[in-house]
Amino acid sequence: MGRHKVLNTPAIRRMPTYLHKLMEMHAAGEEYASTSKLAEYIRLEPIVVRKDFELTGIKGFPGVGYRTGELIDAIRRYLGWDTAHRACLVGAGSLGSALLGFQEFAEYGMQITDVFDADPAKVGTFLHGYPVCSIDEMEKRIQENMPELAIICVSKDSAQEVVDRLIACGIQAFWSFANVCLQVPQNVVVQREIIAGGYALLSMKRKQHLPR
Amino acid sequence: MGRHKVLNTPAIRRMPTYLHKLMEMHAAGEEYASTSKLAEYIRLEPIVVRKDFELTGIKGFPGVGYRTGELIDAIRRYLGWDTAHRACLVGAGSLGSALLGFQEFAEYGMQITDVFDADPAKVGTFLHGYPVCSIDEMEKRIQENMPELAIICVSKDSAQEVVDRLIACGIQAFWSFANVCLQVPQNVVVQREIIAGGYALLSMKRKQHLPR
DNA sequence: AGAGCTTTTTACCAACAGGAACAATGCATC
DNA sequence: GATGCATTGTTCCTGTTGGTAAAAAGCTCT
Repeated sequence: MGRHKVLNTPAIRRMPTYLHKLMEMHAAGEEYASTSKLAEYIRLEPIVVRKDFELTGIKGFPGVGYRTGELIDAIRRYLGWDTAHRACLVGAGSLGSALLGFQEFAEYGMQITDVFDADPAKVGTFLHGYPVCSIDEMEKRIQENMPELAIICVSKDSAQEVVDRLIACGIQAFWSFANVCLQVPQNVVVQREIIAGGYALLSMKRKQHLPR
Repeated sequence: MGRHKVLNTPAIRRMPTYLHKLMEMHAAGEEYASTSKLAEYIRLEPIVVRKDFELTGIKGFPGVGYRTGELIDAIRRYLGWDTAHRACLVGAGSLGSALLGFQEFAEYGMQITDVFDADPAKVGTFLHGYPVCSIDEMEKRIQENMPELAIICVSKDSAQEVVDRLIACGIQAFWSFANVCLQVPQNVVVQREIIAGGYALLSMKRKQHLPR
């Protein structure tokens, strides 16, 4: 894998799903959650869910399940989502707009400090309540607000340049939706989302399971 | 895993990345591609890339690499992207708009037949050239155009209902961006995208690699 | 109180993905 | 033509992940 290998990657990817469902259950007043029920909902083996929960260090109650509230806290702590993280978003296109519209991010402890775009027509407008700033002010505003990470929603052609500028500002973590592999120094962490990857999987699922 | 287990999942997820880069190289006139160069760009081990390519059944040339054109065809064939696939998209919000804007999908053999939305204000407008239809016409238009799959970009609250209706129309494959686990019968394939999963991974990468 | 059911816990196992080592191949250069 | 370099192909190994089985724990209902 890349330079930043992470253990239990599949489990970590599943965590937000657990978290979301658990928060729904918690809000509905359900005090306990069992891995069997959760597994049935998410459609995987109960043991997998149990092992995932074990990673967070929480203990369950045999015959009953896990305390919903405690479990939520444990997952959040495990992911580091129990403290707020400041992020800026670059590229106020439809994808950027979609991300800003996710209410879940607030639940996950993410706090948007700035939204930047290069298009003068967009600068000054608001997106889901966030003011869009010119990318020319990027360096200045980042020094003021000091976000810990940047969400990259610009086109693949400008992504590398934008990232270089952000690295120069001291940003060391990137969540990129651009269709390029960003070249960054050792100390910088990148998570690249490959939208088409999911479609590739769907195509293969269809190929393997429909014609039987 | 779910009911539709697929072998070589990680490799399949990487395929679109190879494909995209290779098409760039091909367009630039590069006739051969070596796994070492590709691996360096994508930042993984060359052997992984070679093994991935092996899955597609292609043969390379020692000392030179793989023929770019052949490799592109092989990957496309492997994913089933060498033939066109019709898809409809439900939910013309910012996320739906972002997806419709991906030119890559055309490259990947996806062809959008219809775009549906429940909001009367959106019906009749155009999104990246696609006319937005009322969700009331969904059943009728799907019977006419017979898409093979549906892309779900509606809110998590209406996703299940929309999917139920689509299944009744005969759709057997879903690519869902809604934050719920869809409950579907055995013969229906679902690929669920979990946006927050990537952020969870980024959080853990930061946790593990920054404070060393 | 006791039987039965559900669930966690623990230990163990199987399968897969990632990676190392080495042989084989073919181009380029001298 | 021979040597060196870059790359693929092959074999084997290791660590991770997913999954099984059995034991322990606790609730519920009779």
